[in-house]
Amino acid sequence: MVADAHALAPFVGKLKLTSTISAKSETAILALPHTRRVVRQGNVFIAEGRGASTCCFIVSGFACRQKLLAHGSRQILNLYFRGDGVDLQSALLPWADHTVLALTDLDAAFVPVQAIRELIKDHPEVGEAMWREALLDASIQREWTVNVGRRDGRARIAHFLCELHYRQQQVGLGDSRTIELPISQEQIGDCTALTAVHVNRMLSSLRSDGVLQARRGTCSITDWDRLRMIAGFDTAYLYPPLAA
Amino acid sequence: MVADAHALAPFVGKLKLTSTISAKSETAILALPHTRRVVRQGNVFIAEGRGASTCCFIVSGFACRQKLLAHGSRQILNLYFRGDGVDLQSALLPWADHTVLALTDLDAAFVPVQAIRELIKDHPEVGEAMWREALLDASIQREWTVNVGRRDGRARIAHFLCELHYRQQQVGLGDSRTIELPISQEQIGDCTALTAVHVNRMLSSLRSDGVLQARRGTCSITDWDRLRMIAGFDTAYLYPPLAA
DNA sequence: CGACAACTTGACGGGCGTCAACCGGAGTGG
DNA sequence: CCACTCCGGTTGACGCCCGTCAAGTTGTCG
Repeated sequence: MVADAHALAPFVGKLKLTSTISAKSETAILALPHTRRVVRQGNVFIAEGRGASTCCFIVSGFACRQKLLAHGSRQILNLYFRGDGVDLQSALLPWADHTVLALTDLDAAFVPVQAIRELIKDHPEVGEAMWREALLDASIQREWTVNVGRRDGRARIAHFLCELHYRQQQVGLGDSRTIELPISQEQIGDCTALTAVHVNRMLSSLRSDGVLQARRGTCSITDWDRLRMIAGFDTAYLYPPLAA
Repeated sequence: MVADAHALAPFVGKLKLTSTISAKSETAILALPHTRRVVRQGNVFIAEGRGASTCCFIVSGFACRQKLLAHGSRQILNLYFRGDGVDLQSALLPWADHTVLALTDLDAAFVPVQAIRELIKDHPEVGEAMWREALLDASIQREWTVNVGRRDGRARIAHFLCELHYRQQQVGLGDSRTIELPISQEQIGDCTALTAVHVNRMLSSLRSDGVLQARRGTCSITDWDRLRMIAGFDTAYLYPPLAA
């Protein structure tokens, strides 16, 4: 993994995908006070029901939002990686409705909420970009609702992989036919509301159809058109930059 | 239905539930240029893939966001009613990732996107309140993902009803034991990712357990504690006002 | 009173969950 | 270098929740 010169640079890069960021705004973001540290795999760094005094910006590694139910089952709500600002919402809401935890070791920058609020106040352009980012996050959440609600197991996993590939391409992870997937089949199941066993069956099915190959930590797509068709994948909800 | 003196008053009321709105800001919101009109049941007023030049604020009636899949099935993503500002996101995103349609006849105010953008610019406090509103919407979306992903049919419908009741209470719809539910069982199914037949069975089950009664257009809850327990309902994700 | 939509109920089947056994690679300790 | 352990992946058997199909009932509106 490349050691980034600046821990907030990937985040700025992400914002620029959907918003215009002036040089002045960029400087202001990079000037945010922050501490950069490693979060160990399995660590919860935002806990459901509690407020947060810092926001987190991921440089490398994987994190997820999740909710646990009384019965013991869990639903993963989204995955986050390089460039993602996790829980900017902490700046505006009094507590978190969900948990955020590290799925792998994480290299991340933590910024005090107060500094974010001041940044937004002094640079409305940045506030708008962050707001837009939150709307994109919500759009992804809607698609996940559709995914678990209305697609069968096979299509569900295919769609999950398509989205992941697209989002990783945007921030320079994986390559044109590879997805970084450093999570277990059980965790894929918690993303797609399936059991680990059924995830395994569906992955086998996709594999034997020659659509993909899965190794530890990565997934190679061998037939993109097929996968997209199985998934019914359309990038519109990810708001691809018009000037691409 | 009460004829509101001002079409945007319910929206201001909704904002005040989670944000502090100064008298000056309130005046500015109410001064927004708008046209008030009735949208007929079944009308699509925001179409997937297209941009919108106006935002919609509901005074009375029910609307929903939805997505259609290639196979023909649909997922309803959220319901909207009195006080809800539908698709403020149109002000920040170039197109809609979903469709919004009227489930009943709607009394609503339409405000030009441009006017919203100017309002936000001149009154950052309002921008923040709207941003917070968007975050709350996203929180609800997460819970819907959990609902269709991890609860069985009975709990799913129970949770759907609990949320609806809570949100309606907040804006003065229904009463302490009544939910306004002017939608068909098929539409409830599209909200909960079930078929109309199964919705019917689960409602029957809840009815025969003495938890609720359902009539055309309304639903009476006869045993709230029971329903909440079946649903595993916790209001935290709806961010109840602290000063209640 | 006829038409139509929505609700209701029953029979049947399939997708996915559950349980359980086995395999395979990575790390650990002797 | 080889046992041992452990976690995750793999595969099969079986069962249930919910989808599907179909028929019948109710309610509303003309």
